[in-house]
Amino acid sequence: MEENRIIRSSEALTTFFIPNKLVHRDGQLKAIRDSLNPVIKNLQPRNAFLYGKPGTGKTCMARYVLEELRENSSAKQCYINCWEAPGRFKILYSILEKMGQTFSIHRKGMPTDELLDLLKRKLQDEYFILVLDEVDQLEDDKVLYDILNIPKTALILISNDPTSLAQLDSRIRSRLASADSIEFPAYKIDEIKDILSDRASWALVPGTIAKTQLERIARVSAGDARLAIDLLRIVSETAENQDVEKITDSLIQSVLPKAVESKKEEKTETLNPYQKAVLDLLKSGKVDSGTLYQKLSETIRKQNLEPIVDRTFRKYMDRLVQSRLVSASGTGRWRTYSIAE
DNA sequence: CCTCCACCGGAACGGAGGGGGA
DNA sequence: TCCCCCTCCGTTCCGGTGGAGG
Repeated sequence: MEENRIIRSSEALTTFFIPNKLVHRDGQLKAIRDSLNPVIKNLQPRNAFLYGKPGTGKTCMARYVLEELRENSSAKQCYINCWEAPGRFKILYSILEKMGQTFSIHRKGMPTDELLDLLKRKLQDEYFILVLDEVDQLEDDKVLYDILNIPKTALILISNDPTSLAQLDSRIRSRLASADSIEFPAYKIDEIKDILSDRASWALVPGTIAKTQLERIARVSAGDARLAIDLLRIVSETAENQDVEKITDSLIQSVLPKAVESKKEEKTETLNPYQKAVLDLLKSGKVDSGTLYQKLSETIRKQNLEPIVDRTFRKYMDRLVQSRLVSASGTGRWRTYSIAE
């Protein structure tokens, strides 16, 4: 078994890695601590809403504070990603599962309300911090109401969309009106560079990557720290596989554009042919819904695809917007679509 | 003010596919 | 293995909406 020459610890190049210090997020860190730290003194913690573009440290920061709290208080805590568990049943089920509840859910189909009772009983009278990540992907917001009604509980809601709270049911919105809103602006290139150099110091053998090379990666990441770290991972792994002693400029030169491209493709490869055709059609600029459907029908004929009805087209568009590949402007019938960003 | 038109989106349905239990 | 149930998906149906044009 040969020793790695570039990568010392690959774990530090993943999104699961929680660094033991967070770079350029002091304000946000203090704000989240202020919301939650009352539990240390056995006081009610406040709800918080973290919003900002992808890769701005929302998730990382929430997990960091949870970790910190685990050491300083006995409060129970749980992290759920709503994209993985979008419904009421699934969320409650995941919470129980992550808190160590073992039960056979399939037996006679357990009603959702029973899950809620189970959770209340499990929490007893203890404080509970629940992080709901990607809360804009939530399908049924009633579950928020359920959880807000559990005493001694605080929610940390995370979203890319600053208006997520405003879209909730009015009863839930009023309960969350007092939540602390914490904005996560995109990182500047220098800040990304600092984050990368911190990660590199954990993950890479010292001296294998130069400051100017980190800066180069930072520049193409457009303020998205997750993308930047991912690019650093791809570059490092390539260097490792090529069995070189250090990362060279020419390696970066050849790998970086391909890596950025493959990251973009990753997002679109789960799409069906119709949605890919829609993305293609939107490349020439924004189009209103009606003409887009007509153009798509034409493409379908040319490519000998099975025709789809207009309702199906609208469902496909919903999903494209939901996954943020396409942005929609205008409401109802006067909506136009364009490529996101 | 009324009707038409084009599009919106919820509800329900049926077929396909997956997973667990007998 | 078969069977049942659940979930997912595209489709059908249809009431709603608001500008255009009489």
